[in-house]
Amino acid sequence: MKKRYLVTSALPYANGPLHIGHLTGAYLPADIYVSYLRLMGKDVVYVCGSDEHGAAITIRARKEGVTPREIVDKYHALIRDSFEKIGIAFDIYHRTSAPLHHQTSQDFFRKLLENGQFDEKESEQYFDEEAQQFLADRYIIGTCPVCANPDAYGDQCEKCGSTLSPTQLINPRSTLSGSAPVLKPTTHWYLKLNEHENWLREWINTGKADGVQLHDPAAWKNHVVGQCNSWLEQGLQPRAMTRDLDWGVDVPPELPGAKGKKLYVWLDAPIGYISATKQWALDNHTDWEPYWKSEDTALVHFIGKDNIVFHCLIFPAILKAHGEFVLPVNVPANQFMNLEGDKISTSRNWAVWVHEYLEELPGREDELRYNMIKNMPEQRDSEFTWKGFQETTNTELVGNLAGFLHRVQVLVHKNYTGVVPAFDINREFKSGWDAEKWATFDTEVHQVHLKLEEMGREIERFNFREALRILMEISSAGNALLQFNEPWKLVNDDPELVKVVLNLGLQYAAVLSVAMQPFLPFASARLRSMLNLAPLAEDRALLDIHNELAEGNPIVRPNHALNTAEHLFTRIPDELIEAQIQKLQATAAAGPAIANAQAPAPEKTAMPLKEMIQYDDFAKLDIRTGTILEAAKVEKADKLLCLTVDLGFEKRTIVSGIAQHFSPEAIIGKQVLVLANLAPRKMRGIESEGMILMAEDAEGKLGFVSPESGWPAGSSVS
RNA sequence: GGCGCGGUAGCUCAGCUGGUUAGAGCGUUGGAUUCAUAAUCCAAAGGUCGGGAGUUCAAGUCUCCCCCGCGCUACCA
Repeated sequence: MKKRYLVTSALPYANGPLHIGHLTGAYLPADIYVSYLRLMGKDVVYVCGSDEHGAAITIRARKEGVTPREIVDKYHALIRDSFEKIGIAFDIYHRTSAPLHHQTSQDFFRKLLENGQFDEKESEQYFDEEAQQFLADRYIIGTCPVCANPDAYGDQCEKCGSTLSPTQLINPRSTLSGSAPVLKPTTHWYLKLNEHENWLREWINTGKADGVQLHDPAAWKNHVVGQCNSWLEQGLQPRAMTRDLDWGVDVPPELPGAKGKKLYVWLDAPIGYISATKQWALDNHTDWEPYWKSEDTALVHFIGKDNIVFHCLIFPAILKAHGEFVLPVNVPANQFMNLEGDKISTSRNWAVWVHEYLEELPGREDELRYNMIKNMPEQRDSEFTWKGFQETTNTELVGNLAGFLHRVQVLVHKNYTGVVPAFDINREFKSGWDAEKWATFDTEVHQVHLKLEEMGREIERFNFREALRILMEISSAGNALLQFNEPWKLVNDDPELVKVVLNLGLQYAAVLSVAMQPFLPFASARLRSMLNLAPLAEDRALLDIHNELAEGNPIVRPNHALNTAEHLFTRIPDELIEAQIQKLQATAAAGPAIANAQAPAPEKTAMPLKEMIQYDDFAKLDIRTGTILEAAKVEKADKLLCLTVDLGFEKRTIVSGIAQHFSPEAIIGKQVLVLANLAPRKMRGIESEGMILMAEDAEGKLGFVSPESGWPAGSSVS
């Protein structure tokens, strides 16, 4: 057992609101884990903050005609507010635009440089000559080579999700000026990731680094280890840690060539965990360093699966390269949550936004949390449906949990004027855990204790769904206890039985008020108040209960007076659910403009005209008519067809990236236009001797450009 | 195309290093009960564990092939 814990949740990117996928992926599991540790009296710090740098934010700012600062301020506030209202209890929610973070990141960068971790390398990057600046990947838009979406970004196509590099884009254009960018050399600092490959491989697979056992690899999730190994297999490459950008953390200015360069967001974001911890320590007049640099600290990163490689390979490499920092003991990445059968998508506005949920279903924070936990994508992608949300809320939270708590309190109010009854410790009654068995107060308390321990073990293993299920077993046992012993029938005939049963029922309620806190913090507080118990202090409450239960002691003492009982949860009516489903369908149909009401509708982007050329430029092209004689799929390539084209005077082999648009059989005999004097180029081992000219529509569909049918092959085109 | 992770009851998911009649919650059906918000409790039905072959005394659990989903990655002149 480690002495202290530092827990992080992925920094949300401050250019949009939070949705349920974020919540269930990286924030709820961490929040449960942390709450539990606090209740067990552990030394734990839970940090997070907004990730406020990077090109996507500056682009958004340009689009909306505001400054990047205004964008991040807006979303930082919105996100922080959503977290707070849904009960995610960070020790600090920081932001990467804070001066402390800039300074921390720069110091980190200097240290890496000092340790010889960087290579300076020159590369060709797109440069906008009108705007006189290098273009970040995100600043370049072009046609996606995968799905032909005409508005793919230089790093990613949002339509098909492919990861791209700017040079892969067809017809790249700058979002700054609309002009076609040119390649120009620029210098960047590259982290020598390749030199870290070997120890990372050992560390991931055995948990050992430098011969020291740091964690148990069997405790890591399959998909996490699997994806890391998938990367390690392919070999790690040096990775640029700086960018030509104007919004971010400056490369330490004393370095030659630092001008105009910023740290790569993916470098500065995880360092945000460190600066957040520093700020927390300042605020609390304590030392941050033990939480990052001491062997007996357990560092745990909660993230979504899209972040695995960064948190399991690149950031650990950075931490180790620095030399003073601990490595994470686990990175319990979750998979993705789907919504009503489809992927959650910001651009298609297929999402449930947390801030909207909070407004539209006020007071139902825990209902959402419960469903998010119950359907948490721990081992595979999972599914959220509004119908399922309603069903589990009404049956499990309202029926089972709130039902039990209410009936036990009502019975105590009715029979003992709301005062916890004293009872005979030796009195036997029917066990709520097994209808066949007789029990005493002690044996039943022991059962609950076992359940609590079981629940804790599951939380420590990041099995939050299972932990939640065990929590609910306590409630079910409470219901069964009442059911089997029927106190409402026996108040007069067997008052001693009723006393012990209702007392025990109240003990269950008290235990639940603590044990449910990590999952259902709002309901926990409401229940504590109904039971007239003090609000839960920061720490130890669960540990104390463990100790009491281990001794067979009651949690609430006889003669303790309860407050008024109310329903802990209320049913969700059909109308509410139907309204949400309709809203989802409607906004999705309306497109992204609604989710971001302030954002202007995206202007229709006609492909901007390229730079003016002279006739001579055109005359260089030798375009001929041709006929496709043969066509076949290229082995081991999804998008390539290998064509034999008859140009009349000769036959050419041409490789063309149209396999996803046309089947080989369908295009044999097709008349086409061929760029015949293009320098040959090898693709997938086949020499391509020309290029087929294709037309492309707004949707990215491709079509052949053909002469009139029957036109002789080899004719020139001008 | 390569790599990784998944494919288990109507639905959502557990099943660790192979070992008795494959589990849970919800849903369904039948019964009990009425203190409790159309609540609760009990019971039952329901699965050839994606398909096929193999290893083994024994496979959901190991090996190989194939199919499907998700993710990463290559090919795009």
